[in-house]
Amino acid sequence: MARPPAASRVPLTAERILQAGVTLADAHGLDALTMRALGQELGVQAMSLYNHVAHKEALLDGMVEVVVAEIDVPDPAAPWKEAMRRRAWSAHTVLMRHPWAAGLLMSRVNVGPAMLRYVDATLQCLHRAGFTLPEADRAWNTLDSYIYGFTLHKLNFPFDPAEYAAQARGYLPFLSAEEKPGLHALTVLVAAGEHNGLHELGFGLELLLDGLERRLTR
Amino acid sequence: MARPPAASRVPLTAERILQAGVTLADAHGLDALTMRALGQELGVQAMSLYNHVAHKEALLDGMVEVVVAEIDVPDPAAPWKEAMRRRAWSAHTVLMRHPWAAGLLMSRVNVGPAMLRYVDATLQCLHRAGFTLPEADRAWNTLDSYIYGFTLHKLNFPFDPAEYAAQARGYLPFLSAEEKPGLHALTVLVAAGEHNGLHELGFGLELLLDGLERRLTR
DNA sequence: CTTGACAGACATACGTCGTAAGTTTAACCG
DNA sequence: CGGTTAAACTTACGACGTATGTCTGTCAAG
Repeated sequence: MARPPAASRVPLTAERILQAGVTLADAHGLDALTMRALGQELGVQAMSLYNHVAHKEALLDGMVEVVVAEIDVPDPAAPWKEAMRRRAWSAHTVLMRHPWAAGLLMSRVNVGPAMLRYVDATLQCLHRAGFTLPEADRAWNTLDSYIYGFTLHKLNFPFDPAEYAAQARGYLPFLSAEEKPGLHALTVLVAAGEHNGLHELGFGLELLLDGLERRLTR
Repeated sequence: MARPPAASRVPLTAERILQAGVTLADAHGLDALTMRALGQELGVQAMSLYNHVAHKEALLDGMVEVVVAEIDVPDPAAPWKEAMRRRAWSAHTVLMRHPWAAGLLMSRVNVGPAMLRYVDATLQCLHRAGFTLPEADRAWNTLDSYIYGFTLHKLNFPFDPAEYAAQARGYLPFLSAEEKPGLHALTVLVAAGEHNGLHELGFGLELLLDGLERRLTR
C-alpha cells in the first residue's frame, strides 16, 4: 500500500501525544478525546499510541500534569499572602484555558513531578511565613478546595451577562414569586440587568486569605 | 419461553429507576452504572428503561436531583450564620454518602425542583439577614464553591490516618530533603504520626462565615 | 555493503457501551 | 370477548478501549 516517504517519519513520543491530547481536548472537549481521534490527529493508528502510553487513564494523568506545569509556582521567599493570591489566580486562569482539566484534576490523585513541585513550593512559602507545617497543609488545602470549586462552578456556568439576562427572562414566567420568593427576586434583578450574576474568584479568596492572616498573627 | 407469573409484574417507574441508579452507583461506582446493569438490577432489559428515561444523561440528572433532595434545606427564618453552617455540613455529609454525586453535581447545570428549592431557601435566609440579593448570591456561590471543592478533594483522598502514614513512609525514600524541603518535612511528620493529614470542612467554612459576617456588619 | 535485531507502527478482532428500530405481550375497557 | 395501547422485549449498529500478532524502517556489527 502507499506509504508516506520515509523522510516524513517523525517518531511519536509521549510528550507529543500528551500535547496533542491537550490541544484536542481544549478544542473539542474531553468526549472527543478518543484514542482513534487522537491517533488521527497525529497521523497514526490508535494502537500506536500504546507504545508510549500505558492506557487511557495514564494519558489523562499525563495531560493533567501538562496543565499543572502551566501554573505559576509560588516563590517560597515571597510574602505569603501575595504569593498565595498570585498562585490562586494563576491556577484559575490556567484551568479556564483548559476547561476539561479542572474536573480531572479534582477527581484523581496526581503525584507527577509538576504537581509535587507545585505543592512543595506552596508549603515552603507558607512555612517560612510562620505557619507550622500542619497549618500550611491545612491552608493550601483550604485555598485549593475553594479555587478548584470556584473554577468548576464557573466553567459550568458559561454565560456572559447578556446571555444570562436573556435566560433569566426566559425562566421568569415559570418562577412563582410566592413559592420561590428569593429566586424570583434575584431573577428579576438579573433579567433587568441590575445584577450580572458573574462571580469573582477574588471575593472568597480574600475572605480566606484575611482569615488565614488573622490565624497567623494571633 | 418461560416468563414470571403475571402476579409478579410491578411496573417500572422513573422513581424506581432513579433510586436503583443511586443504589447501584453508591455500591459499585459510576462506572458500574450501565444501562444493562441497571436493567438487570430491576429485573428488566436495558431498553425498557428508555420508556421512563430519555437517555443516560437524563438518568444522571435525575440521580443528582435525588441526592440534592437529601440535603437539609435551610430555614429562611433561622439566624443566617448557623443556618449556613448546617447547610454546609448537611451538603457535605450527603455528598460523602454518595461519592459519585459530587463530580456530577459540579459538572452540569441542574435546575430540578429540589435544586431550585434549595437555592431559593438559601437566598431567602441570607437576604432576610441583611445581605442584598446580589450579595446573597455571591455568598452562597462562594460557600458552595468551597463546600463542593472540599468534598471532592476529600473524596479523592480516601485514606484513614493509618493508611496515610503508611503511604507516607513508602514515599519518603523518593523525596529528597534538598529538592523538596517542604514536602519532605511534611511527609516526615505524617510518617511519624504527628500530623494525620485529614482536613476538616469546618476550617475553611468558619473563615468564610466570619468574613461574610464582617462584610455584613460593616 | 550486507544482514539481522529491534523499536515502533499497523491491522485485525473482541467485548462492552449507549441507543435506534421494530416486535411482542399483557392489562384494561367497551 | 375483541381491540387498543402502554410497556417490555429482541435485534442490531456504530463507537469505544485495548489484547494480540504482524510488518517495516533504521542502524550497528561483520
